[in-house]
Formats: sequence, structure tokens, C-alpha cells
Amino acid sequence: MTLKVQAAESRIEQLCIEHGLKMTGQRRVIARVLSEADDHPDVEELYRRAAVLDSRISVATVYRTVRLLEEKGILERRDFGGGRARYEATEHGRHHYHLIDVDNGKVIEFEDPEHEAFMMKVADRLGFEFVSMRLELFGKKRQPANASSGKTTPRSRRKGDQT
Amino acid sequence: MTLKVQAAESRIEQLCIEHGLKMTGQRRVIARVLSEADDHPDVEELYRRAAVLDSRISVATVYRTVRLLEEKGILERRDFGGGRARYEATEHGRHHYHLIDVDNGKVIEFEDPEHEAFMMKVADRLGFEFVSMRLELFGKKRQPANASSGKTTPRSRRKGDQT
DNA sequence: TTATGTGCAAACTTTTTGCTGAAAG
DNA sequence: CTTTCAGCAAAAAGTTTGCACATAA
Repeated sequence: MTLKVQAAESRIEQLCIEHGLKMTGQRRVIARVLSEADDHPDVEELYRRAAVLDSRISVATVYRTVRLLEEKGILERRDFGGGRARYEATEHGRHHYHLIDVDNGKVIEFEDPEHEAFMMKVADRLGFEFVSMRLELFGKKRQPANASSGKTTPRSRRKGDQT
Repeated sequence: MTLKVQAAESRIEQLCIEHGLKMTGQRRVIARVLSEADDHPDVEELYRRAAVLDSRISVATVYRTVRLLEEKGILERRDFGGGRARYEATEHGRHHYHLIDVDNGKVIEFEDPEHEAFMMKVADRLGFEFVSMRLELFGKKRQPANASSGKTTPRSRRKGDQT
């Protein structure tokens, strides 16, 4: 009987294995960071989090891994405005979508259960096999009938967006 | 009576004027290029088209203009994968969406009349005022039951995508 | 006439890559 | 043992910006 000494494989690591990827220490760490993320980190942020678990990791590796996993369909790239790509694990069946607050870049997730099925039908009707989709909604927070409109509202594309 | 010698203002130029923008020669040209585009040009492409109409224009100006028009809500930025931002005029009411062929980057447009109304409701329910949305569907062309599977299929992100 | 826009080239930011040593299978 | 991966630093790609001149209103 083999004794399991290491922490169980993370969900993303599982998927990597299923896709036949060679599991290096670095990939395992990045996979774990991704599995534990419940937000939409960009490469910098993934790198930061990975470096905490294992400092002998480089940004280049994070870039290469993230690209690889995207090609395998394990990760999805998002663009919420802000100049850098952000990533989240692909969820099959239980898709969620994003509402981005244009004033501060904050991201709110929402669901629409019928949506994915509908999009698969659209793809099918156009002669395509569904691979993935993105739905991004941009909005401004509605003020709850409170007046002070002289706020310093950042308007242009900013670099450090949240969530 | 004033004689109109110049070509009529382009649709985008109209919008610029309505937004109180100073109309320089360059902006007029870019506005026209945008008005006449029925695809999703990136900055390079806009620059190329604009340079045909007026060669004393620079890429920097195209970047600045495109950014300005996006901030004014006249243009919308898209990311179809391929590393550069692509632009199209905002359409109010008659939104269309994009299906991207993951194998060759080609973009097909499709409509869904109920969709925008539904998204406005979602935004509203979450306490936001609808600003804009993006919907991108990625798919692989379904082979019409014809077998030859040994094709040289480009897989990674390529730089010169179509449409 | 004044505020704003433009061209140019340099700077910046994000992402990719060539090369050499390392490690997975 | 062979093939693929990682680190590093250099380069590429896309986009922004400072400055001096030009131009719209």
C-alpha cells in the first residue's frame, strides 16, 4: 500500500494530468494557486501568489503555463479593461458572467443558467462546435436617490483594477 | 445659401460633434474610416486605411482618437484574441455579437434581439445602469461529415487574425 | 487668441523567446 | 536517456507620452 505524503492534487493539477501534461514542481504550484483562486488574477498576481509557495519560480513560467492551460481549455482568458489578461478556471456547465463597474473596475459575477445552453444552440445553428464563451456587462453603479454628484470620478483606463 | 463642397459628415463625425469634440482633419478622416468599416479593425488597420485618405496622420493620433472615442462611448473595444484591441462603432439597440473561429480567428456576427433587453434587466437588478456589453462565442467549425483529419491545424495564438 | 490636438521619437508595459542547464517520464 | 521544461535576460509587440509646433473654435 502506498502512503500519500503530499497534499492531494489540486483540481487543476488533476486536469493537467488528464491532459497528459508533464507535472513539474512549478506547474503543480501554479495549478494549486489557480485552483484556490476565487477571483480573476492576472499573470503578475499569479506570480506573486506562486512565489509565496515556491520562490524559485519565474514570471516567464507563469506566462508559459497560463498559455498552455488556456490552449488545453483548462483556463479562460478575460479582458476586463486594464491592459492585462486575467484568468479563471473553465467551468463546464455552470458558467458565470461578469459585470464590470466602469468607474472602479470592480467585477461582480452573476449567473444565467439558460444562457450557456442557448449559446450552444447558436453555435450549432451557425455550424460550429461550442468551445467557450465570454459575456461581459459594463455598468455604472446606480446611486440610491442620494444626490452628491461632485465626486472625483476616475474616467480613463486605469492599471490596477480589482477582483 | 451656403454651398456644401465637402462630403457630408460621416456618422461618427456627427457623434463627435454632438459630444463637443474639436474636429481636426485627422479626426475627421479617422471618423470616416470608422463609419465606413463593417468589420473590426485594430489600430494598425485603422491607421493603414486612414493613411490612404490623408498621409499626414500618425499612429499615435489613431491611438489617441480611438481611446477618446471609446471613453465617449462612440466606439467599443473588442478582444478577439490575437493580442491587439479591435474596434467597432457602438450600436444602440441593435446589438450584435461575435462568434470567433478558434482555428483561424475569423469572426462571424450574429444577433439576438432579446439579449440586450435581458442584460439591461440583469444590470438593473444588480443595481447598475447598463453601459455596454460584449458577448463572444468561441467555436470550431463543424466538419460536414467529411473525414480527412490530418490537416495542419494552427493551434496557438496567432498575430494576424481576420475580420 | 487660447486651449487643444498632432507628429515624432523615446519610453513603458505586457508578453514572448533563445539559450543553457534541469528534471520528468 | 530523451524530451520537454524552467530560469534568465534580451527582445518583441502594443500602447502611451513629452515636447515643440500646428490648428480649431
